[in-house]
Amino acid sequence: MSRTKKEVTIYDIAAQLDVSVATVSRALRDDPVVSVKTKKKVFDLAEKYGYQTNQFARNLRKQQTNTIGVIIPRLNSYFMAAVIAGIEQVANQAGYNLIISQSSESAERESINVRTMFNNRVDGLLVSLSYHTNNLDPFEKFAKKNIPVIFFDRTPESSTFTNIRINNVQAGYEATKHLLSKGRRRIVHVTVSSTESVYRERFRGYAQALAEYGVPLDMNLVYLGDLSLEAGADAAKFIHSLPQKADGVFVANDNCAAGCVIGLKAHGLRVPEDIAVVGFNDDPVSRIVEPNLTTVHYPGHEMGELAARSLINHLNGAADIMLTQTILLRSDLVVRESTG
Amino acid sequence: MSRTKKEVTIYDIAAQLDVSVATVSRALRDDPVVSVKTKKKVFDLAEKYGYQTNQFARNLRKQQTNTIGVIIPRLNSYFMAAVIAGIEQVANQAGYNLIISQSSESAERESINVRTMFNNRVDGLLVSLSYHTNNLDPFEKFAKKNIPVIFFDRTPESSTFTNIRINNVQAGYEATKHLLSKGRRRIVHVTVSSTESVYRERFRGYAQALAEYGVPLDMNLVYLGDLSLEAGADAAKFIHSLPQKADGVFVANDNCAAGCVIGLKAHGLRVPEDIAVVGFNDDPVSRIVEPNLTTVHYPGHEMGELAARSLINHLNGAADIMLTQTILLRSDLVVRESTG
DNA sequence: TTGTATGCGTTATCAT
DNA sequence: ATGATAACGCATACAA
Repeated sequence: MSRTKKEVTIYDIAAQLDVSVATVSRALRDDPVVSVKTKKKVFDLAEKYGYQTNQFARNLRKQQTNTIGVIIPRLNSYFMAAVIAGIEQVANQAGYNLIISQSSESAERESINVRTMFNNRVDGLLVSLSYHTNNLDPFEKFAKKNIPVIFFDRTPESSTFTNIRINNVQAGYEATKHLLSKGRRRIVHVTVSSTESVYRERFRGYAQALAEYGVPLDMNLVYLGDLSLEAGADAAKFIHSLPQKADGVFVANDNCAAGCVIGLKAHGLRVPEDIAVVGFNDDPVSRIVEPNLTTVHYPGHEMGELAARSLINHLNGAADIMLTQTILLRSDLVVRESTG
Repeated sequence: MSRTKKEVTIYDIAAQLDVSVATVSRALRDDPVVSVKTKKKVFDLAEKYGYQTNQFARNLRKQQTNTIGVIIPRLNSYFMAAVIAGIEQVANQAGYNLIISQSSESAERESINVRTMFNNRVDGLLVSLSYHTNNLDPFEKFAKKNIPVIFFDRTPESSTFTNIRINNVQAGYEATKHLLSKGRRRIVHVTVSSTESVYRERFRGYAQALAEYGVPLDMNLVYLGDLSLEAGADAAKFIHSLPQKADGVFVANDNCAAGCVIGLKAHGLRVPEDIAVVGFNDDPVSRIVEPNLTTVHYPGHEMGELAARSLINHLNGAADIMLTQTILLRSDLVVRESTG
């Protein structure tokens, strides 16, 4: 339990070398003001002693924590895991630590998490919003103290914070247009009732594509759930019960789309012959469900890397992220069997 | 970029209340030695000022970091995400931070990660080993300094560290026995060539069950891959090419099992009529692939909670985890359509 | 180029 | 029950 063994400090090195701790401190950080000779001596001895800088002393002194806070809705999708992996990679490499917490899609828990992060004095925050976040007040404390906040993927509709995301309107538009191009005209949209912009934008894209093809938007064809596997099954039931048969579905995520495909088949509908299905995310399940899902692919790992890199560059003063309003990543429609 | 606004410290409170910082410090930590009256005054003012203890000063002083290191092979399975979520929940609640890093199934990267954790002076380590870890030397530094290390799920074959896992021999035994009880006799086992014990134990269980039914172990029926979706497809090809038809498969994880089922079907084999399949993990894909997979369920979230809780209790001195060699969690066979 | 001295915010020891 | 003060290890303003 005890952490007794004494650590070696710059004092030890200074004493051994008969120089001041200031010199050692400077040498260790490669301060150009220190002579090459002294630096070498210091480095060598530090190496020999296995010296490690004490981050806490340094943080205390510098008034910053070298820690990045990450708040996500849930760590339960392949996509989110990929994003986190990307963040982790960049942060680790840059010597930053990560505090990760989950809002579980609750605006309230999100708000608590934000406060915790604040109290932990994170240097910056990376956030993907919950379904139900309807105001950004909790983040204002960060803004007031000039602590950078970057939203990724699930970004707010409008704010002064930096966003990293894809063009969800366009992605939704392309997904729907693909169905239309296959001759489908009664297209159901399965999504979530969310205050958060991502799903609203996908819906907008859906509506735009319909409009372009002269298909009137019918809100009776929009099914709201929580986008879970089970919600997909419910959506299938809904579709099956429709008085006028639908011939296409655009589901706002793959998990739910997979549940929907399975449900549709259970109801005796053939995919894609009777009804074509498009998902979103290019989750591995899209290649397991039969038929494989046509879906929108976008780069989770890269998004994570980019978010972390942007934040860290900003913290290092290498770039001012606050000047950047939005970074858009590209997304692609991947066509598979579920749309024939 | 600047973090200018001055934080309120115990000095501010002390000055305002005309008591010493020592008293404030004690009061804030609810030290029984401080009078109730003083305590109340301190609490109230701290509340009013929005005082937050500076963790770095505290860490510096107490020589501990309040940080737990987590090393996992990959954040790419539902199971692992669940474990992490469990760890995060407990750690966050106990005021511990998490540093998470991934070994990507490489013993070398794992070793580097261990060193990084050590240099970051984590208070304790939670580890799930890579496929290829064949010695525990990197962890010896921790042992030497009495920094607790707990292995979970992918635990070492034998060591003095604490392990949290399921009985993989038994789980493998039950999975295989289930196939045998369905009358299957030529049972393929798909697993990974790993130095790490989990998969070897599952194999042992497989062998045990066969022995119990008087079925000779045939190493030609053991297929080695990396347990990915693609490896599942390869395994299916292997099974299809078998001179003597197999009638059962036990795959060491669900992802791979799903790939295998799809591959088998592509080769014209009916599941479960021609060949029954059992997976492992109860991953969501097990309920998406058709037919749904019979699989071994075990509690990832609980495992994460338990690992974190054990570590933190140990750190708090509430329990000495080092006395505990192994904690076994229960696992259950979930029977679904893939075994008829 | 190097050294001196001080502060960062807590906790712990020793007095009172 | 409370106070004074010395660490904890590092970074920096200022001096030399």
